[in-house]
Amino acid sequence: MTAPDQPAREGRATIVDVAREAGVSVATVSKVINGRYGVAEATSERVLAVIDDLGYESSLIASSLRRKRTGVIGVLVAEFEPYSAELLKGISYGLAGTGYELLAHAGSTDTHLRSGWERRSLSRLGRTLIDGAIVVTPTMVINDQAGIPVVAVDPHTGPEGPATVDSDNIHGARVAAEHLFSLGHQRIAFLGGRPDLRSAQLREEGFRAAFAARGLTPEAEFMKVAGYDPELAEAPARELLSLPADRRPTAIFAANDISAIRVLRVAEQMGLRVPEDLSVIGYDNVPDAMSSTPPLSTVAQPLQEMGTTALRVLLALLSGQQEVERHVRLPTELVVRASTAPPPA
Amino acid sequence: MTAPDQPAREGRATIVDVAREAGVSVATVSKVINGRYGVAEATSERVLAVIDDLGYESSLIASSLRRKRTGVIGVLVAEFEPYSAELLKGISYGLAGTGYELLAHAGSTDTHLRSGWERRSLSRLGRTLIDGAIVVTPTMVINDQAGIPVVAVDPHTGPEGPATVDSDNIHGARVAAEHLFSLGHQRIAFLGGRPDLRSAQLREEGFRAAFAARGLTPEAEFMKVAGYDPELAEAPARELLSLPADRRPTAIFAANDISAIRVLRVAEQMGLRVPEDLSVIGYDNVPDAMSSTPPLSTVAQPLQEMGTTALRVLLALLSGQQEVERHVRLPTELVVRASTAPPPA
DNA sequence: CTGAAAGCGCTAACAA
DNA sequence: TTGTTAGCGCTTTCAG
Repeated sequence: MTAPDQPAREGRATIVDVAREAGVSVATVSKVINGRYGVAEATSERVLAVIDDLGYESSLIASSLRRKRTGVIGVLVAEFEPYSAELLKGISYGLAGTGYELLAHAGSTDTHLRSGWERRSLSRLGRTLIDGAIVVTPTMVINDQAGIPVVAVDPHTGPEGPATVDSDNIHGARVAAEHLFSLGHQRIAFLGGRPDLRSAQLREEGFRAAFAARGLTPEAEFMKVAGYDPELAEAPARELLSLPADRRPTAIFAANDISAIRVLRVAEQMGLRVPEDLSVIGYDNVPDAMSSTPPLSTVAQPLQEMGTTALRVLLALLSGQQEVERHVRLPTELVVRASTAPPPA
Repeated sequence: MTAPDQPAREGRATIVDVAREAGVSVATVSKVINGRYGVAEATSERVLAVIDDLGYESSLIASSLRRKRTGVIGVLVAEFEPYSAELLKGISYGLAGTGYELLAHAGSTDTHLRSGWERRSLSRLGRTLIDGAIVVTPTMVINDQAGIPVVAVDPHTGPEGPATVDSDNIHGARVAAEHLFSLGHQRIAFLGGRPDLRSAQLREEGFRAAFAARGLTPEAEFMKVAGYDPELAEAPARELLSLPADRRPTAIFAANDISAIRVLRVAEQMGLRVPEDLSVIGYDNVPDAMSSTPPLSTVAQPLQEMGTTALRVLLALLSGQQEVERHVRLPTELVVRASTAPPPA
């Protein structure tokens, strides 16, 4: 009773403060908090009163360390860009009523380039902080790093690895290419994604399939890599558009929207009009695609639904359900806006 | 050396495994990991090799518990909806090169209705897991709960509380109302936000100011509350639009976009055309406002910039900087799209 | 230069 | 019904 009027000495009250104040042991306080049996009504009430008085909340960290189950689901991303943000919304909406909390983690951006961020995040949070994880666009195989259930969205791996949720990349890319063909384009360039990601490989495959179906092969000169990254898209876009007009592509298919939007900007800087001089189509249908100038034609992935689905699969895994659909593939859809049109005459 | 070929026994390796494998004490391993002085080059290398071999990553939880500084910044939200997602993007972009990690936390949605989620999150994560926090739209006063620096975005409090970042709500709302006036509207209804949030109060104030500037007062019957929540917007919207045509509002200003978008839907269900029969304007300019039918006129807050700014302020606080601008207000901007037009003749 | 030991805040046996 | 005692995985004095 040294200072009853100074509840939280430095910052926040701990369970020890509560115990001291209530005149019981910390174990008893813990029992009260966690609703364990074997605490007298009167004691419980007194403890609860002190807790309320002190504004005590148990430290997630400390209890996680000791417990096996934490009631927290982790969402592991490299960065919060439009793609993962949409996913996150979907996950968050699906969370209502489950009793779980959400902890979305983006590792230090300084190191996220050296792939392996997902393994690192998983190791650092797994088992102790989170009960299960949704990993967004992992670069590498996730092999039960942390001993917790994992669902990968847009995974690196095939069917062997963890549970996955993705969309039909081959079909989506093929449809995009066919859209350009049907507009009359002949010289179509491809700005590929990250070669280490399965989705990028599949989109290229779909792109090539559209050519193959017409007995064609894409020109090697038109197959570029942009790593899903606007910064990396800049140079190849500039290169493509610097070609003489009669050899320049009349359409560019970028493997994701944010790269496509950068292409739009490069084209504008180079004095090319979209879609009159150049058609551009993206992939993902992130919200930004709608507000670009001009609005971007793209292939829509049901991003929020993919998030909700990933959560559903994870919860099933978590509840030890037997019949879990471990690989869910959602459909894609062509969205035609103003960035695609017939090629210049 | 019981099982050298079975590094991670159950899930993940701990510092003890590394120590055993390297033939040193855990203290030494800890020193190596954290780059402390006083470890022989050879020892260090051996430990590093084992770490690499075992794929060891220190548990964020365990180290947080012991350390004071964790290198993690927390973003506390009630839910990941479009508003907080935009903020998060801005925060994430600003994080590059700072060396901090991001942990965004959404408390269990089951309890987030009983206000106080921010206090709870702050207590549970503060001091132990995160070095500082950005709290999005706190309902209540944040009074140094966790003893860590806090920046509130769209805060409840006035200048007395924690550092804040917001936008000019009065001005923004006033501009929205004036836009409607200038189109010729007379019967303008207001769908207010959460009465406990300062931003909602200020938007109402701005709305009234526009009337006052014209020597008018809004009709009491047209002043509704929708709590920034689409679900709560439904009933009052329906009520307003059920009035006989000559007493029905010709324009509705909803205090945030997602409520306004719901109004759009209600209007459609009731057979009213927007903007021919009814003009609707929102607030925030979340990405969704662009893709509604019709695209929503709104007042834009620079959401991502607000996120980046909040991070900047927090980092300044964290670095113990003296001259920190504790209250930053960013400008708003009217965005006219297709949901507003002159009233029916 | 290295290790033993204490302890961060909390939970979970096990005793009392 | 309650308290005592071990830890969870890690960092940090402080001896050796």
